[in-house]
Amino acid sequence: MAQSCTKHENHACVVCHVGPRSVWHDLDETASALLAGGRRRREYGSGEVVFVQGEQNDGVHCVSGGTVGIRRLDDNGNSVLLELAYPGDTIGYRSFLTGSEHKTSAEALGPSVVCHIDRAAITALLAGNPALGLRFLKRSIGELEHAHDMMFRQATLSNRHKLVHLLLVLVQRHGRRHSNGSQSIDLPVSRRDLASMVGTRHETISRIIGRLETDGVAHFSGRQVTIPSVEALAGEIDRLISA
Amino acid sequence: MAQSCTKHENHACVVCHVGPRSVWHDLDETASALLAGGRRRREYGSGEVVFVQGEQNDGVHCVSGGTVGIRRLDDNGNSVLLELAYPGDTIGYRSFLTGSEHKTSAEALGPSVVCHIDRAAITALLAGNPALGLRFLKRSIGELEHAHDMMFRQATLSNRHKLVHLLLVLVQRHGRRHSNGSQSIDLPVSRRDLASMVGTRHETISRIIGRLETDGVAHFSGRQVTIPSVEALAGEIDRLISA
DNA sequence: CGCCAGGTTGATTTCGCTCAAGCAATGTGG
DNA sequence: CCACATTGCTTGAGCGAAATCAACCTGGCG
Repeated sequence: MAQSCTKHENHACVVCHVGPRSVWHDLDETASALLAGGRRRREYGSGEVVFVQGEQNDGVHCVSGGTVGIRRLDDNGNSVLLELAYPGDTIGYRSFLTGSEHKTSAEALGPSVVCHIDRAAITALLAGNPALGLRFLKRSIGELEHAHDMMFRQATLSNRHKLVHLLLVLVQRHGRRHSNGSQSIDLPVSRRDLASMVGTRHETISRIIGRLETDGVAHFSGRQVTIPSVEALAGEIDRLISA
Repeated sequence: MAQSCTKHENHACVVCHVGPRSVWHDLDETASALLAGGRRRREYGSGEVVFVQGEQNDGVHCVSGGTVGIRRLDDNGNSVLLELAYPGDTIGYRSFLTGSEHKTSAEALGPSVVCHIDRAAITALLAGNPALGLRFLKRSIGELEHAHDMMFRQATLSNRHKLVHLLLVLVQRHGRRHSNGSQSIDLPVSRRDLASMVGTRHETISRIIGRLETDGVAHFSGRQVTIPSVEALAGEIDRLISA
């Protein structure tokens, strides 16, 4: 579990520097100084927007606490939550590196802390640290693998299986283990967003949730989900793979 | 349109060096020599595999002629065609850079020419040319944007609209303009693969094709597609966006 | 208190999946 | 050259799933 830095408000954000997920860890002194100078920390309330699709890029952001949703919109009001970013993740780096406007929006899905690193600082950092570019490359490749997995699932799994898979992913990051072996999640997203992630309508998500309830594999109450046996839930998908 | 290098069989592959799509263009002399030494050209017949999912990576490949399909498989025999690679595209670089086994398979979708660049050569090239890493980064980012677009469409468009969109993409690269304004495509893929790209079953693709025929917006005959008016076809999707 | 956003539920229709049959093109071995 | 299998595609019937449209509920919140 990555550490939030809400306890270090007065200090430099540790997560962005040393978090193993972060591209910024393990920089030399001059680079660290450069980073410290160009970074500005800010707290976001639930629903607050970090950057907006279409807006011109003005540097990158690094999540240091909370959860940030990356969303794509179209002119018809359709909204798809493409991915979730957690402490240590750098976001908005794609439009920075390609010098284009933001292709997605980012918003805090709960109280969050996000640092902004300005254009000049990163440009200087990249010029002085070739390794930094490679780390961005690895991160980008990781996201690409993730997207390919997603595309594959979208094409092969049923809606129910896709929702189950999503729950299994969320439980890893947001799950609280209970004494009796069950786990609970505080969903960071609305039903509509769940629906967009599964690729269906929110009414359908409601109904699938109903079926999961009657099957006893998950219990939903608002954004609270309790899963009696994560193994049983995972079995729904593994069965497909091993069958 | 990118040039195939089938006419330069005895020479070094030009596309890989100077193609604007290629990450290898515009290298200095020593780098070019390094590249020339580590590269081996090979022709592939239709259906021949370039590399196989699960196999250990042994360098990268650069498409220099034809079309190569990037495919993901699972244990149940499900197959999804994730993307198409064209002359100038470098493939298999992700597993190379992350030092892992191939996460996808690549196969020639028609007579193709693909160069292989061995491990040692790229490692040396990357070490000596920081710019090369950045080019891989940009390419990776481009693929990621593409994957996000795909995810968005999968979640918002109907199967018919997804197929129409796919046809519009294919016509750009494979289309032959006819004198009366219509365009023809030689589809590089089977109906099953079309289905996997749209995220549905091949029977459904057959039926959608039937409807496109009766609506007169496209005519299918085997892998030959004729589109009387690409604009009319594009209108099916634009209507959604502007509506 | 009324309003509103988010969520659930219901009724209806459309759509897509499954299973199954049929068909054309291709290849193969006798 | 033919019988035969194979592969890729199409078509049909039946059924289950999901989209749509609509009503309604619930918990904030001005």
